[in-house]
Amino acid sequence: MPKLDKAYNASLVEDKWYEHWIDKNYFSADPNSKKEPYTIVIPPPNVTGMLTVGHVLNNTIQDVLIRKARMEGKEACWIPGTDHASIATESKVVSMLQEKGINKEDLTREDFLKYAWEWKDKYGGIIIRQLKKLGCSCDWEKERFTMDKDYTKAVLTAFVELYNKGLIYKGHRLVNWCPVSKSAISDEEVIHKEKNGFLWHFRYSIKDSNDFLVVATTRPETMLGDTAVAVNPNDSRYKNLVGKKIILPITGREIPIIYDEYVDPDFGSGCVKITPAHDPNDFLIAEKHGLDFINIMNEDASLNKNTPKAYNGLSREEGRAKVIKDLEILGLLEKTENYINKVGYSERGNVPIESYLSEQWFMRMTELAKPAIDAIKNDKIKFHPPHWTKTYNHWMDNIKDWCISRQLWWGHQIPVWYHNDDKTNIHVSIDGPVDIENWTQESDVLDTWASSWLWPIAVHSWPEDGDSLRKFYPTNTLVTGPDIIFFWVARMIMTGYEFQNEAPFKDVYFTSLLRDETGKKLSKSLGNSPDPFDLFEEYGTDAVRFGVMLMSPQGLDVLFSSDRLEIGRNFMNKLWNACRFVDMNIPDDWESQKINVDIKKLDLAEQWILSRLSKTIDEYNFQLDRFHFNEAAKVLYDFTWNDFCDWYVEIAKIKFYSTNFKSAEIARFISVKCLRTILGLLHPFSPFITEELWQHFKVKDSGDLIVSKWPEPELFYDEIIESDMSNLKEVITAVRSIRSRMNVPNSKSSDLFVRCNKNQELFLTTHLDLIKTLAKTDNISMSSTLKKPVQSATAVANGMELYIPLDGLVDLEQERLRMQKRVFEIKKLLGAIDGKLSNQNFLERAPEKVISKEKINHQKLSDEHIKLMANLEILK
RNA sequence: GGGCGAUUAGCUCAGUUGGUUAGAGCGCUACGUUGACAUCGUAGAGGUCGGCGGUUCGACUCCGUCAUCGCCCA
Repeated sequence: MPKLDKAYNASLVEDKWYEHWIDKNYFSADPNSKKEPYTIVIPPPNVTGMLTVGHVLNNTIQDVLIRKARMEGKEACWIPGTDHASIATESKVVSMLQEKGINKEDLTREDFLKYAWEWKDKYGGIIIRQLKKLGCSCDWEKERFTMDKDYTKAVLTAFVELYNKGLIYKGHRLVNWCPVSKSAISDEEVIHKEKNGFLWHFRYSIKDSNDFLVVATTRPETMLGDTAVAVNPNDSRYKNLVGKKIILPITGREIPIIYDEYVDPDFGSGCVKITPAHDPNDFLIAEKHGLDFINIMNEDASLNKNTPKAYNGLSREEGRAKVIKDLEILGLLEKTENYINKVGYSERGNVPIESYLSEQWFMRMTELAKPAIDAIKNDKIKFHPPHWTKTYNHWMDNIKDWCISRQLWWGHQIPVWYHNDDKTNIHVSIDGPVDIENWTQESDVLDTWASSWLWPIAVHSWPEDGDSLRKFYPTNTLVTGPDIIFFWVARMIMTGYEFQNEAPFKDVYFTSLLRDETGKKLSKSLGNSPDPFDLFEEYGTDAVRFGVMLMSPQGLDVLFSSDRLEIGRNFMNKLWNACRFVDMNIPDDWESQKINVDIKKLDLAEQWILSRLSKTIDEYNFQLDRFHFNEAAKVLYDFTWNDFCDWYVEIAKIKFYSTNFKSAEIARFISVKCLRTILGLLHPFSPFITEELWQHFKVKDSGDLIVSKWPEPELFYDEIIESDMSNLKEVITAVRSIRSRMNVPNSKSSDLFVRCNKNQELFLTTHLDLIKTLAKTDNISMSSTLKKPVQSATAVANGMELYIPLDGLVDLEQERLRMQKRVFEIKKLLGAIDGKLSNQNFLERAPEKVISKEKINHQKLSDEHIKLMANLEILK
């Protein structure tokens, strides 16, 4: 094996390994395997989607879980796929056609779908290729699309079953209407935005009277569809209007004045215009009072024939302007106020929605929601972080019927047929009636979420009861954004129980929302999302994966900045070089199995690094098990950099360069052992670089890292070892600190005098070579009666007084100030401990462990205090 | 209007069930290219953990309240 290059070149190795993994079939999951399954279904991105930094986060997390499970010996199954995303895709295809000068209205359904499929074939799957670039170890043979033949069958089966159970019905209702897509949309697809607008006050004349009422509205154009004016029955101003009528201006229609508690007397004038066909609240009032419903709009929200002729065909904006102008001319515009109102926007059309009366298909949700509510209550499904259960419960407890029909073409056409002779005669089935020529199929398609809500079961060709479904359902973990908790997560739980009688997953991990440095959500439309490919190019894919994971805490938003990816890049560089260094010090034919190592006989540094290694594995697993990926990354980063590189590798150098062959062999053995573990643990986060490095360190003729065994802790903690090592480090750091303070150049060594007891002397003597090398000292003298050399700098470390003679270099005044500062600190700390130890309540109630810890600490600090005072005395 | 979350070093953030001399990265200061790494090393400065009150022997951590910011739902 050739030695490692000086710097890691990500672009050279990434594709190589991905192809290798695919060739070896490592990603494919076998439904007939005896291994315990571990399954994830990908949140299927829009078929025409592009990879965003959000996807990088989301899919890296899934890959981490899957790769870890695979290494743990489970049958790891990650099912990928894409979503047809009905309305989102259709609106893209429509604008694409518009650019070509083609109007959707001029096309037949078949022609339009041909364009849509062409478009899907052309742009679809971009994101799939991008996910491969990211390194995702999905089972690509199981890739699904929500409009695949099998998948469609599942969607239609669900519809038919629910219809037959009476859970789906057709109704003439007020729905959220998107005038751009000319389709109904669900409540969840309406985005409420605050807008600066106006509140117009109009005068409505009372019939047979010279009086008028003043109504206030933010939507003047809807007055053309008013069918009443309402006041609060308790409003004394309007007590005498019972039975009176209003002459509605412009239209001249007569409409009643009605009384209803709903009206807020403090809003505006206390009179409210009622437009039942265009406002959900007014709709309810109208039903209650038996008012007329006048629809004044066409499907594109222009004004229709139910408005006066002069208004026909005007857009709602033009209509509004004309109403205001006409009323002003009539002298009926009382005043105009500035007003901030909340306007519902269509998520996809990005224009204000209309409340619009139409015939739609609805799903009754209350029954479906019940088992899904229980699943969360009984911890059958756990949310991470758990606080999302509150949001979930709130929505579920107030769940409303779901409008599932869309007046679109791209999607699953609703499997309902109307008899040509009698429209009320309907047929509901997957394949349609036998005499299909006498029937016409419902033209609406289903809401896209009414297909993706079946994802965990439909990817296995449900309703077929195959091996795949049995082995890989339910899944283990769902990783998704909290923004689709209602759209998708809740509804998948419902279908899981409805069709499989089982929760679709055990854990749901909600990812962080990524924002830019100013706090805006990263999105393509805002143009503030960097292209992940540029990032891969600049930092390396592994570095991006690691960096993004490190900066994303569980349950909080992330202020993303590509600068922060440098941490990842630097870490990869550090790892690479640590490996390179160890590699350089390993002979070509060296094999770790040939070294006999008795762990009990290792020296302090070696036992220490193994102890730290074991602890790291434990802590790392702990953090991953609780889905704290950022902390897991941190644990590994800290061990690798601070323990292994900064200390162990520096110590190993001493051994590599010594003439003691045996000790060099052990150092090689320990270094390789650490590196193998680090590479294994890091592999799920950064698969490419670790696989590349693994080839240099793996046991000869053993397999690839991706399928190697997950590192296990060896229960090798040793408190005494850890504390001894920390004492040794403290001495070394104290000497370094003195040297740095006194500006001793690194190339120059110093002498060291230590006043210490016999045990400490023995301890230091054992580790003399370490201290000499790591602290740059030559002659070390130790004794309990040692006198401080004149012109020397002082430090107290672990009860030992360290002196470094520095002729003419020591600024006595500065040294004194430094020591006094420390004395002051110690006094403060001792004061706090004295306070506790003299508190009877503390002594009685605090656990013994805490008390003894305080006492030991007190002892240590007092000792340091005494020594500092003595040394200060000498300086005087 | 209802709900959820956040507030810790100049910046961006960690901080398991209440007990640490409160941590990291970046930035900053000083020194340093000794053959893994300047995408680096060594040493250092920097915080009364948003305010007030409470529970407790003990609060960054638990409770209440207020303030500011963000999100969701009506």
